[in-house]
Amino acid sequence: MDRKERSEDEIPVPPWRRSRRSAPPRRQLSQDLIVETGLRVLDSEGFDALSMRRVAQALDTGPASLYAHVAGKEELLELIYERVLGEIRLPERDPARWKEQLRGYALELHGMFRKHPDVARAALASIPMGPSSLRAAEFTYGLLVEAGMPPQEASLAIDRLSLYLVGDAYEGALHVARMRAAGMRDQAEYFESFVAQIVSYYRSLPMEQFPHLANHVDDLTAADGEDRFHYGLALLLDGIEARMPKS
Amino acid sequence: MDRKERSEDEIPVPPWRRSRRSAPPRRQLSQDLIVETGLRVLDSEGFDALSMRRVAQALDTGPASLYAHVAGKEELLELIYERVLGEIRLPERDPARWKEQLRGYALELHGMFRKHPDVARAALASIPMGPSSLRAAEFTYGLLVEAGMPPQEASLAIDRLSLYLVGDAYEGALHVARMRAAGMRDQAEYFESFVAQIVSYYRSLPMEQFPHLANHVDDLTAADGEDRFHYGLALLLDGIEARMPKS
DNA sequence: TTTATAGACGAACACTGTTCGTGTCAAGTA
DNA sequence: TACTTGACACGAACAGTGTTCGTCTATAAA
Repeated sequence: MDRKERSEDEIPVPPWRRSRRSAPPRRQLSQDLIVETGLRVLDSEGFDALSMRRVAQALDTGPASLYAHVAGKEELLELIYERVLGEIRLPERDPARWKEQLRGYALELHGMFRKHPDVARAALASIPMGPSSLRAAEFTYGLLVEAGMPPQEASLAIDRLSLYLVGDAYEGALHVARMRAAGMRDQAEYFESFVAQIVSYYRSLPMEQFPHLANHVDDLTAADGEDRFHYGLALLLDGIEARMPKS
Repeated sequence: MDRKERSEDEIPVPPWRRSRRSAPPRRQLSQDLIVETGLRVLDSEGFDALSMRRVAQALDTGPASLYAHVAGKEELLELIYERVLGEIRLPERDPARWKEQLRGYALELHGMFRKHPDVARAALASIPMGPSSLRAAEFTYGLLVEAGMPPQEASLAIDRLSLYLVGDAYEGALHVARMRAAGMRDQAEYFESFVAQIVSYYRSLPMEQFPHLANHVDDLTAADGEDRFHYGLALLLDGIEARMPKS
């Protein structure tokens, strides 16, 4: 079951033994291997390219083989999300610095989504409750409760913050997908052409019908995704702070 | 290429002309009809059931026939979103009451998403820029600008609010989809069973590892989707208000 | 050595979005 | 009235999808 892959210092099997005939007698699949492969496909080819067949192909087998280790595509996506969620680092909880730590958590998650953009599409398509999700929930929720926020309100606040983080990442992933579909490789190049497109479109709008949009085209396209993310994050954190008792 | 759509003041064909006899000598497809049918399918059978074939079937034709009026599925989804966005009512702008009016807009959109839950999945899957989207953007953006917010910041605020509204609706739509997949019809019944599932799971968690989650199970599941929506909305609006100059 | 079983896998099913080529009808022109 | 033209409905097909079934085999247990 847990036969190791051939490590480099192992003596290779002589090619004349069991060569030709039954070359790969049995592949050894595992859930971890499948999840890892799925994540690799997701990162390199995007969400739309992630299919059971594609994963199986990368493992040099057929799609049916995966179903012994994974219930289906939905579970695979959840497992991939759990997998990357496990990567994020959480500090020791310090309720006195709840705002700073909550922002730190948000930035950590945001950074993860920048490394694995299409995971956001997997994340929003499911309701994950694996160990990594629980770990994150315990951290964030506990932070607010220990800082003195009423438990019910802390639940609401964390729920909203989580929705924002995933939602923002999802939006980013959509742009990555569009970039990929347009055959571009460089993110900056894509962003530039996208903005240019919007600018020219907004400029062509009838001034009397859309005065504000037409007049402030440059203001509307000034901020990039990162700016937008930080603004929304600050909005939420400040709102939470304003509701924190006896701050 | 730039054939105009039928304007409303055009005289309709009298119903007694070409009546009875050759009832459908030729199916009378049109983009509007396709979009309307797509919306009906979306509402009655859900996002996952919406396929070009399904829409074509509802129109008693084959899938290929749709492509003369619609570029593809993606465009169809955008058109459906635009269609329902056109339904929402916007009041006369009154910058002095910007917060109230912005909340009103949010509630209007929220109500629309409750009527057409799966449209949220179509909305988040695209970057809509049709006339209805522009109308909404002009209203909300103009509201903040006229209320005195710097244009660039108003752009950020509206962008974040929009993301929140669609994101929340998307989450709701996922639950509707799960309900449908479970064969349930009643939303309350589904919500109840879903909460019960979470509660029993959280109760089974190791207390020493997840003390907060395990201890506050009831607090975590107290609020329903509507509560959560309003809390997040208040969070954002308050945050925006705090940034409004000389408020 | 025999048996039992976990799991790899080929083939197939019922779908999907989309394209091509054909056919046919309605309007415009001579 | 006869002819041309062009829009468009549509059958068939292609390449892909997630998933299931049944078989077959290689390893572990007896």
